[in-house]
Amino acid sequence: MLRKLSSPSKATLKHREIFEEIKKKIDSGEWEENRTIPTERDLAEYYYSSRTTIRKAIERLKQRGYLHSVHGQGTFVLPPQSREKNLLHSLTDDIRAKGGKPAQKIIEMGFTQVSDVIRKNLELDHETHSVFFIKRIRYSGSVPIGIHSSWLALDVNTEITEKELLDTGSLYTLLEQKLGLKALEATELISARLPSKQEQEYLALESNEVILNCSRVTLSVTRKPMEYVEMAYSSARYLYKTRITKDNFSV
Amino acid sequence: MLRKLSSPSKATLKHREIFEEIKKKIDSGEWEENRTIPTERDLAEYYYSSRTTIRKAIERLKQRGYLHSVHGQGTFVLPPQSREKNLLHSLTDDIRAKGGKPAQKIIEMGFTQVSDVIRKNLELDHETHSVFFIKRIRYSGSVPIGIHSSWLALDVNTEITEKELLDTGSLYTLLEQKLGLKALEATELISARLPSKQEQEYLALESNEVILNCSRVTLSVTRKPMEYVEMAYSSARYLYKTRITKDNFSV
DNA sequence: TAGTGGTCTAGACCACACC
DNA sequence: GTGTGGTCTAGACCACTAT
Repeated sequence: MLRKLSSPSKATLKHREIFEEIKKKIDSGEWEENRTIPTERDLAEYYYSSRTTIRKAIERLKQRGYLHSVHGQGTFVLPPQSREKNLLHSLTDDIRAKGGKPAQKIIEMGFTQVSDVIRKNLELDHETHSVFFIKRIRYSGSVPIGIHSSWLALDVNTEITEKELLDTGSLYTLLEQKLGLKALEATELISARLPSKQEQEYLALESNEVILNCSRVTLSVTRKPMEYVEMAYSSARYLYKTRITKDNFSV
Repeated sequence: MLRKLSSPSKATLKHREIFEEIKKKIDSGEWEENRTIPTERDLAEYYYSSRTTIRKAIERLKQRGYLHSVHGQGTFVLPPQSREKNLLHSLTDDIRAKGGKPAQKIIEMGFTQVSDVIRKNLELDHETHSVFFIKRIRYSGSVPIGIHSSWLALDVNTEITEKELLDTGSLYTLLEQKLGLKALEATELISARLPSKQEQEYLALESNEVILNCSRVTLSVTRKPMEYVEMAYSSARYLYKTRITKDNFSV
């Protein structure tokens, strides 16, 4: 089952294709954990490509905790618990991964005045006076997990409707599909604090629960801030998990 | 001022050298922000190297928020606030970066019984009954920031002394210098909770402050868990900051 | 000694941006 | 067009791990 070469157009990148195929073999269990995968030279031959391209695909899988190379020995499949993403967190995906059913209730939605905090975080000029605001409660099934307040640097003509958001489920998916806004990177600040009265109510907090607060500025592929979001989570129902890697260079 | 070639021994990797030199030019301001750096082809010629090697160095600097490339235009220097590390957080460095003087007080230190939580996190076998435990309060100047409780998978013969830790300042530096234990990656779980009586005392917490709790399992370069640490921070004096990037592939 | 991953080269062609 | 970064190749040599 040798790979056929795809046309050299932009649609499919070779290292990306190979990345996906290897990932599939690991996810499916065809390549078992703690065992070596074929050598880089063999893979290059198998996929009609060069070692450089194979190495690029493998490099990605290492970053994601799928593989691990030992000089002189080979490249090993890591156990599933290593496979953490430190990509942009999506609560929708998080809840699904834990077997829950993501749901949400929209509390508020529409254009609103720009405050100083928002202007600073979204790097707005002084001509911009309104941003799109969405406040919603996120649930896993019927259990409230957190409150998300998003401010989006949208043009005043481009409205998002409640129906669209509820149908799509994920705000990022909607922004990408409808407006072509793709997230590139984000900076997150995580802190802890006591809940407000409103938060206690919305999240049905027990008396000993506090708020895990995460505020994020998301940059689009053009490196303009596209979103500022404050996420207030119930400390008992949400954990922030992240995987930190030292890359090959800093060793 | 062309670069002389270093010997092809292991001591200096070419792309690493180039990475450092470019980083230096950006840090020093010689290459100004929002302006382009020389083209990859020019850099390759300048450093007597190939484009591939230059690209590897630039890739690293992009991951760290130093540079940003636009297809067809060039590679730009990003403003300093983009330059966040999502490497292993070192509180010593964090405090220094904010102009504080890192200090610490050791509360407890020595070998201790292995509990179930520790056994699980450090993946210890049933023959291992003791681990090295360090509990210390971390300060910026005289202000307490957090309490660190570390459990280290050390051999019973390899003791760490209080003096060594205080002299070195950073536990990671000490582990690397004394025992050759190098950290490769870590998984962190961040949560929020109310403080215990002891924490209130140690951290001199105000009544409205809570605890930002971070627990981390650190893997060494051999991918064995080398450390489990619980970090309890004053919510008013510590923020957890992280930068999340989508790499080129997932766009 | 044979086989592995790690580094590096010199070149090719493509896609994109600016003139 | 010309010049830029993005992808890919085919090969070389090195360093490490087994046997």
